[in-house]
Amino acid sequence: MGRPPVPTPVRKRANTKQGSAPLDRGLLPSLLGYVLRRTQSAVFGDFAATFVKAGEALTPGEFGLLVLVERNTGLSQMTLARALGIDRSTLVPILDRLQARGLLMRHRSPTDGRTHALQLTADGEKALSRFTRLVRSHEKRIASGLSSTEITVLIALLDKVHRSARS
Amino acid sequence: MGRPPVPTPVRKRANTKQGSAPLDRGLLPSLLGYVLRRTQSAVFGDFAATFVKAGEALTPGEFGLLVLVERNTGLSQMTLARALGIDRSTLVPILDRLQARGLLMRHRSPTDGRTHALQLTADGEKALSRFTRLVRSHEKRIASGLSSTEITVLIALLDKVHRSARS
DNA sequence: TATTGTTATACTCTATAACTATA
DNA sequence: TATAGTTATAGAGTATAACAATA
Repeated sequence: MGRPPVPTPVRKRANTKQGSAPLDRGLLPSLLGYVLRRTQSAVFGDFAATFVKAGEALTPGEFGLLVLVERNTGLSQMTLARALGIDRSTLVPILDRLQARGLLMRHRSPTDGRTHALQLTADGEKALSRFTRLVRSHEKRIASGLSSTEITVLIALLDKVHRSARS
Repeated sequence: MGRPPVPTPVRKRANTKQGSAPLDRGLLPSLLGYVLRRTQSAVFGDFAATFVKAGEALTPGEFGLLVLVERNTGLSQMTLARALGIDRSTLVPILDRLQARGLLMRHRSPTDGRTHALQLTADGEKALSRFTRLVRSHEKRIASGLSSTEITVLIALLDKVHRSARS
């Protein structure tokens, strides 16, 4: 039920020998897409580590979903799937898991029998404020090398890229 | 063999009705991690669309792998896995697929019987130059809203975040 | 003993297609 | 007919554990 199923244990395989010089990455480090992907991956790792260290289990995607449900109580699964940019069938097992953890509920809409109105449970609300505190400390760490101006610039530039992508 | 198995057909489900106002995303748009993830996702979509439109099939990860093999001919699977930041067991089916497409080869190292020396085939080399042209046009599009100075700044800021992540 | 590659297995994310209930 | 949610299914990415070959 409300038992955190640890998304990725972050345990390591016995440390291998390794060493040697770093590989030649060619043009990769000059490609925006590559740098973006690599950074995203490191940030994901930091997010996971932050939650594991706090004894919580949550992915960035789950956090975003919970925020969306909290801020738009009663929304339908289709609406949520569209907002997340995923197929409605993809959303089903994700909601199943969150519901099994007691964080959110589905209940029939009285106005449209086809839809499920989604909302956080009381436990879900409480959990989300704990999660939000953890996300803030995670954010602080990943942005620790940047001034507040740089953070603003970075977010603005990323948004421009976001809008240009998808020809 | 050398037949591109289209990674994600990018076909769409019959357009649903939708409409309505955009959802409230709360604090999400001010979180670097969220903006990063959303941008990464859009860039991934643009990459996929670029390749599908050209009748090619490749993911950003596969492109990075091929570049690494080309620039470091003869490297072992362990070395490659480390460079990609994935487990050696994860790499096996990825190489199987690329090998089945005739893009790369594994052959026994004469100096260490445990390792496989990796290298691109002649077809792999040719394919990689086609892929590189496509990647450049994709890069041009996603960065089309940015000046060259902004691109440089963006990459530098992302690298700073990359280094700060993983507490 | 340690390392490399492989296999078996398991989870999650992602999708399409088809089904049911509702509109 | 069209839409919402679910289920069945499939493929890719990720991992751990255990095994065989080699060092």
